[in-house]
Amino acid sequence: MTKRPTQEEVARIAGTSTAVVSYVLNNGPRSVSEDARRRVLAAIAKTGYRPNSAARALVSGRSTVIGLVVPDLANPFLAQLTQSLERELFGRGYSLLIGDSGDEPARAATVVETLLAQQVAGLVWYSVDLPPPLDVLGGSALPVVVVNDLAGSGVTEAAPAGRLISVDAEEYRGVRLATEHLLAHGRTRIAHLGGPQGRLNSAERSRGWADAVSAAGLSPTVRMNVPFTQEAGADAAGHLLESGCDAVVTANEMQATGLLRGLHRAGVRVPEDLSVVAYNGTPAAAFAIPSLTTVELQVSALAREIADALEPDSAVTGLTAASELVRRESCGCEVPAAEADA
Amino acid sequence: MTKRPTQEEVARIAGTSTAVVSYVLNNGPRSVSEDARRRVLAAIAKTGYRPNSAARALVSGRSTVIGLVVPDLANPFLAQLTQSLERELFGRGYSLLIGDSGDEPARAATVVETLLAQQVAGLVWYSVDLPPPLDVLGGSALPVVVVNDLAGSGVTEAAPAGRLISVDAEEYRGVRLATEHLLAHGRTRIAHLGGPQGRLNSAERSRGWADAVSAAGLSPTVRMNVPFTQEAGADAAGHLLESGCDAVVTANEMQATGLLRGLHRAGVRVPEDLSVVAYNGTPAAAFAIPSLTTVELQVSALAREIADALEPDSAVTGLTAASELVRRESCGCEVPAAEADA
DNA sequence: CTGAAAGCGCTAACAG
DNA sequence: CTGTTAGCGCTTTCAG
Repeated sequence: MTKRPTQEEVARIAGTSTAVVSYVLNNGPRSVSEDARRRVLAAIAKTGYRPNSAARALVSGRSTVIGLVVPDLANPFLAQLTQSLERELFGRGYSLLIGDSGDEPARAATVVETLLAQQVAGLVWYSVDLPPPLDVLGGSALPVVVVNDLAGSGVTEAAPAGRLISVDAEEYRGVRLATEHLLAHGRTRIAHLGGPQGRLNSAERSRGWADAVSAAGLSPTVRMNVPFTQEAGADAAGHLLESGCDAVVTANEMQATGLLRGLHRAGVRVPEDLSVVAYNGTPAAAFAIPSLTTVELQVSALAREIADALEPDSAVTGLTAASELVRRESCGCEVPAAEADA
Repeated sequence: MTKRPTQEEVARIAGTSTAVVSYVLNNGPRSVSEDARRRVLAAIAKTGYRPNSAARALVSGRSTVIGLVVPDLANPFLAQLTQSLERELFGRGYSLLIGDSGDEPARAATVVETLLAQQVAGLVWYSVDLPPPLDVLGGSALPVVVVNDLAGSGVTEAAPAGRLISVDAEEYRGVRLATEHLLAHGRTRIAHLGGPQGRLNSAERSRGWADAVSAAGLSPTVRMNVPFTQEAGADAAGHLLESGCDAVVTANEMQATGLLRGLHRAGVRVPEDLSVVAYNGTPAAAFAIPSLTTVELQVSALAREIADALEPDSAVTGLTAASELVRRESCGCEVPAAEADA
């Protein structure tokens, strides 16, 4: 039941004042003699002292905690993003507080409020439809990263108190890329399994599909709007097949793996009878049956850039997240056996 | 750039003292007249006041943040657990700080230290091999939930300063259950795809398999120890097939879906030629091809119990997490088409 | 280069 | 029932 050592104890042992301990700890704002620094460090080691971040946050008004709000932590893509961010942030001395908005505006607002009450030093908001509740952010001048900032969301124009970093995930481009790949495979009746109706998120992705199809001189085939779940993907198989399409671009990986399952049950061969490409793939796509061709976001790189942008001295206001097409079996690409599971 | 309102402002507007505001906020420890309470509440609403949790944590020595340490956030099972815990905790006014130990002791220690520095009110530790670094916990008298406490880990006996809540996930029983189900299907050469060698985690699961096989009067077939990844599962297919087994019990779902992929490539039919059951399944198992029979932990219930146990006034010291066998296609159970994707 | 001291916003005695 | 007040541990002026 020993109390944790405080700065004062460290100072006493080091034969100095708490101010000096603080200077050593933070490398400033004043400089410290080599001798004093050594004594302080020794005292810290001896006592096992660790700064109390609550006290630090209170006095400085800034914590070392970053808040992350995602719509669904169980979604592998978002779990991966969360993991990458956690890794990156921990390496820089920050911790990650997570909030699952459940894709509901009301809950999202509560979550943001809760995170703000924790004095987070920054916020990462994965946007599905709504911009982050900037009103809740009030005057807090903290950096907010809006991943997947949506055209027309008006976020960028909102001119909030804090620094706003907009991450363009190029969803339009990503889905378009996927669609064009199917076109390159000679598919002409490309359907689209899109996300929930009315979501800017979904709309953006769907637009990529529609434009690619039009640009190829084809007329859009069927388009469905369903939740971002495996179940919805599986259920969509029937309708998609009736439409007579020869390929499907899905708005996320969960829909695609669900669809693969639905097609399998219907006895449809992929990619022979129908080819499939998913947007926002994860490494798990390599293990789908057949392995799933996806457009994959470069998550680690993005996490690093986000962490950079969150640093207090950063002046970054915008980022573009790179995606790339990962060719596997479901689109019809021949995949050498050796690379199939890579 | 407006500063956030403080308790003092609220008190001023309500025409009372900060103490009364505090009493209203915390429902105690003193009672407040109905009239004063109303005025305080009005002032809070008017100013949009939110308590500063850093200050609260500092003075009370207790925050409303719970720390969670898992070995791999990208693992769907753990992502699901994280999500459930987040949901449960948020509903009670707590936030969740996550730490990904990457299954490395060194990193785990750092993560725990970081979380403790944040003055977490409790810790949830998902144990793979090592017990949580109790030494790091020092004298902090905070509740620590060890999910999947491992027999012989010595955690329970460590008598730490805080309250220790041991969650028995019954891994032995779960894997045994899975194995017995395969036995019930008439399989006699049941192999085991286990987790990394030397992990208590893996050992416990493997023991369940070995005992079930022995109890049936059969001699254990092959057993492999590989990482908890899809890739490892896929790579194991060849060796498993050579062993001539007619069924496989895997130690987690990722290994199983990887294995399914490997078997598919090898042209092996599941469950006809080989049946498969996985431990620690998630809802995603329903969408594997074939759908995967698993032993599934009742995550939501567990999350609720963990949250209960974490409450400061709880006296719980142990929990048992219930698992159940979820029959799907991969084991050989006939699954009515209508329920196949349920 | 260093020490003393003033708070950060809040809780919880302690007096009324 | 309510106001006053003493810190919680730390950062950072402001004097030395």
